[in-house]
Amino acid sequence: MPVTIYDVAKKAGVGIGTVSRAINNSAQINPATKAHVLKIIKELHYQPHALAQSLARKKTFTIASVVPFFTNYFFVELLKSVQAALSNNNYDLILYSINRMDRRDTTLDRVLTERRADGVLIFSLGVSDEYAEKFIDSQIPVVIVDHMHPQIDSIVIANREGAYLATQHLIQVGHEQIGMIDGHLSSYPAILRLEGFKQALQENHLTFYDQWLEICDARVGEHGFNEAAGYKAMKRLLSRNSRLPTALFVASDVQALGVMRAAKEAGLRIPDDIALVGFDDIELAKFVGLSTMHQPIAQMGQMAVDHLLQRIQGVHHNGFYTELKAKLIVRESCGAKQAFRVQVE
Amino acid sequence: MPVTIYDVAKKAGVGIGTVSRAINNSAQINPATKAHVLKIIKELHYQPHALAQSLARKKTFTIASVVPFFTNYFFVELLKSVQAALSNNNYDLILYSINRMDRRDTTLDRVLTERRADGVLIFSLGVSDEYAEKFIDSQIPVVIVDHMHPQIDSIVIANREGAYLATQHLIQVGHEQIGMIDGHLSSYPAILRLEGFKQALQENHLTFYDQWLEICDARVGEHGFNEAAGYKAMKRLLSRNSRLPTALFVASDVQALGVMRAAKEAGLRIPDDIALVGFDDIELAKFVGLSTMHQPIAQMGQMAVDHLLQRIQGVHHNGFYTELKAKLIVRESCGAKQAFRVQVE
DNA sequence: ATGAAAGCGCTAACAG
DNA sequence: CTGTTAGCGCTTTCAT
Repeated sequence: MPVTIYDVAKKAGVGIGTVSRAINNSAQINPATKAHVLKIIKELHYQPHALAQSLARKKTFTIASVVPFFTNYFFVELLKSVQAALSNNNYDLILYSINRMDRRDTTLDRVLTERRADGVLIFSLGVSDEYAEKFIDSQIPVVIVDHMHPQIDSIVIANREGAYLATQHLIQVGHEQIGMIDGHLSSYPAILRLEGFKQALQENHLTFYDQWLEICDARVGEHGFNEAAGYKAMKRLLSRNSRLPTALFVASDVQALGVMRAAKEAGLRIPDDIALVGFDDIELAKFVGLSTMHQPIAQMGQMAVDHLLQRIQGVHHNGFYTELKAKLIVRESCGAKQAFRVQVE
Repeated sequence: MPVTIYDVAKKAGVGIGTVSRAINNSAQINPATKAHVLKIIKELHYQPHALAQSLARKKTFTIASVVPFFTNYFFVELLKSVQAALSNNNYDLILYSINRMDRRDTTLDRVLTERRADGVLIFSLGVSDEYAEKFIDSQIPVVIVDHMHPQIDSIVIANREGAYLATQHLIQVGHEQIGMIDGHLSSYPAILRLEGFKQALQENHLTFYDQWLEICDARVGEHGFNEAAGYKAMKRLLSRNSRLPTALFVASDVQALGVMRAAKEAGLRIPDDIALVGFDDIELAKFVGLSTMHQPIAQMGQMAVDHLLQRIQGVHHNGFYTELKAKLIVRESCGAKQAFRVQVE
């Protein structure tokens, strides 16, 4: 039987209110009695019961996060920064992971309904208008990360711009025949990255060839953002084109890894036969010399938490929507160094 | 103001007890009234308050997990399987991530004390006797994963045996001069893998050369299990040896990636100049053709959850300790195929 | 089968 | 400043 506030009160010879005041360093307590109570607390190894506190305070000091799968580098890094930021503010993190997309609504309902948390972080998940409504009704602060909804505070990477920049770089380096490997278009970033890609081509008066665009198969919940999908997509690209592009913008680094594997198998050299730019800047991008768009993931997590905590404290920016810029990292796979060398000579 | 059980009771014209019985499909309720109450519940969009339920039931349907960092592939995969298993059993997961090792005890105390959870999963963390004691006293079921304590139920990978097998393979393939790159010895698996390595050498009457053992620097909380540490360790190995080993057992795949990068920079070819076997079988091991020890991570997560849930239900195996076997996956980096080819010819 | 009442452990308003 | 009391929202006897 764990020790309760009553045990402490009795042993300290005070009322439970006083004990409560001692714990919550209330100003309304005599320093002497407070010290005494605290001493008894130590002796008894008393620890407040978080759930009881939450119930009485109507405040849980817990944030719920809804994450699809989270096997992926991006989520992990994000979760890590979120966890760090939360823990700095003495908030706990409860994880609702969505393994099957058909359970998404069930999970959202649960989050909405259980009221275990003071706020909700939704990662990379599209929220239907119906659920946006529900969240707004419920009054519980929500921020969506890596996706957006007009009615809900959202933080995203500037995907369109990032893709534009990546493609732009390929063009600057001298490429004119550029293809793209994208994630499945059920993914919001995949859509935007394709848009950015097309925009860059267009602005440079290059034509977009449909047969040079490969969309990865969407395995459950992952939108094709994995190595195997990239590999398969590249295989397809190779088999259905007699004339290949000289460069490829790949929507994510893990996919780019798959693309590299397929290219290698086909005897294609990177960047000589085919140049590559990825997106994400995972740790291994450096390892394989992959040029890519670096995303400020940690900053995104930190910002999401900051903003959510603000909202919980009642600060309400209307229609909060932030885009974080991705930054080009030039390594070997885009052939840039080679190209620059030519310029210099 | 959210709707409570009282609102439902009033509107349904019953007592709150009956409503409660309806929700918890108690047998002690007339099917007709139950149906009626359920209908009202639908109408009112009533949802039970999880915290209040937990407080009254003295049961939270939540598991606390204590994870160091979790940036690493191993944890992510593990957490994923844990999350899946938990969610199948309608348990929630609350995450206590340890970013700074000096906060470890604080975190454990919090877990112990807040009583938010019915059980605790501790990952890859050594538990001091003091805390083992505390956990046992607290009566709260705990299982340690990827580490062990004699007093606490533990599930680990058979690290010593895995390392032994990996080294054994290198030997079978013809290597006699074998070195090792290990994680920092503050890590339990790092210690065991070194032991297994030494044992294999010894049983084959090969000598262990101290200058061919590199221990990675332990950056905070990671025990050197990352790409950069592997890279640096390999650099050191190369710089301080004039005569190199012909093969290396590397304690983890991510480190092996770093080793490969350093080897490549030094103009060493794998496996021709130096053969490699890793440990973990991360997704990228396949990509780079790294031979490695595959760990049944998902199975480990599932088993941890199963066991913890059993304990929560009161089943108590005394001194539960399980080792899951790692399995050798032969790819290119160990030079095995080549060696086999030679044998065949 | 069902309503009333007594907690679960704590906070906060209310008197003093 | 401090003790008492009334909730927080629900489960669970205990009568009926």
